[in-house]
Amino acid sequence: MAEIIRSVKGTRDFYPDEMARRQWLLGQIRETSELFGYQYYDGPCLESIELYAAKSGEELVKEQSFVFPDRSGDLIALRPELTPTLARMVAQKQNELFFPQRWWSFGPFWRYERPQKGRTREFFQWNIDLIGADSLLADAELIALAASFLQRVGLSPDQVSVRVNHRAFANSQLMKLGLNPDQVKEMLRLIDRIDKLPPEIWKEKVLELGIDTLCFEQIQALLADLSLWEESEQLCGIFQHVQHLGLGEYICYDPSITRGLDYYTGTVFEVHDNAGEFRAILGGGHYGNLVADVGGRELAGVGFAMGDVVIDLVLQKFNAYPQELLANDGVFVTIFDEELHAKSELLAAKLRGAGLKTVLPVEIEKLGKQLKYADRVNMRFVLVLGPDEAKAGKVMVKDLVKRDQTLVGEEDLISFLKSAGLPKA
RNA sequence: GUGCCUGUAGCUCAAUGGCAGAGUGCUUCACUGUGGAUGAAGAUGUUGAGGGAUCGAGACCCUUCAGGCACCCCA
Repeated sequence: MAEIIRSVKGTRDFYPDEMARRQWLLGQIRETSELFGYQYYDGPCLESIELYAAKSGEELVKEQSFVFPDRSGDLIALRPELTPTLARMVAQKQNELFFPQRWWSFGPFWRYERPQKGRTREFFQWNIDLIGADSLLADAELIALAASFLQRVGLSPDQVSVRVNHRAFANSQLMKLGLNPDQVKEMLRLIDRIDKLPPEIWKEKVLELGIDTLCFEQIQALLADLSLWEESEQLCGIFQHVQHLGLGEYICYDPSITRGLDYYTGTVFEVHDNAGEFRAILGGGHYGNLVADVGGRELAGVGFAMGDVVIDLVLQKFNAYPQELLANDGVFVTIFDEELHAKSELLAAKLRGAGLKTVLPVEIEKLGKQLKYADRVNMRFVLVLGPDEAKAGKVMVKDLVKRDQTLVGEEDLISFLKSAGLPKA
């Protein structure tokens, strides 16, 4: 046998089981987004490299994007993120759009990275943005929306939380300690990495910025002070609004959240599992100027992105996927023999006509085998139409879940099946 | 891109440098009008791939591919 050609590194195959989970997740995302009045949109998967050169510029495009020349030689990138596309789409229609706009999207993205747990080269991402709003209420809405999603999929505040910080607030705290703007910027990046580096190494890197020991200790004190947020008018406001929206249990202040992306200027937040087992589930924040880099006028907004990979791991870990994903909701019409074959086909057609999920064998096998197959493909009912039933004008309806069977008259069959809850919504 | 760990049946894993195995799953039968259970029988491998040292390699060495973990970066 020839060797099976391997799939591309970092990509995933979605067999029916995985596809069912993906579809369920998309459903939760759609329902959450629409519940808050957000509209579905999408951009192209292919973008000119210049779109990213303007903004993301850094490592994301240079090192981590799939880039290739098209037949005319132009450099094309498989989109590594959606924000630049969003910025372009908004800038193109800036004069005709009214604000704020509430938009959400779900689609594939590609990053040329080393695959590991929670990270693949091809992944799906939920993007959601409130564009053209520059208020605490906007920030609070997105945080509440994230929390609402967590609640909807059945993740509790004990398991996951939205960790919130504020860039400008963190900046001002560091400025107060006498750091210059360059040091502040570098310091925020280091704070972001504090959990990943051993304490000695981390201290070493801080001191390399030209920060003295006294100042280092003051920074440590800031990071240890979990009620520091009370000094921030913005954070106080956001926490209060999210509280009013009924989702306060999910949020907390976390001074180590700073976000790597430069365009965040205000509130920043990430969702993590509380045990710290997985990487960030979702991340986002407030940006002061979305569209300037692609040629538009200044426009603020707030948004976040969630990849499908980590949330899938978390949902599996906490058994949050519903059992009904593998629900038994179909009808299997057995074929007794050649003679009764046509009768079974007529019955199947009738059931399909009534909107019931109906499977008919494509080979006539022993009844035991047909039953076993019906069981394995998660059918709910098996219909047996043998000589006895045919003579009596009835059908034997076998319930694979309840493990019993009932003789039902042909004319009552559809109402019988529907009263048992078929078809599923 | 950097460092470390791991690749044996579809899956989970055994096997002092000396005949490649178990569990599970799969197929068939016991069961010629009834699924999961039980019992019996059966099939399945270039030990990820390529090279090397050795009388002899699944094991040791080199290369490569894939996966995992940490860094980098980020969803």
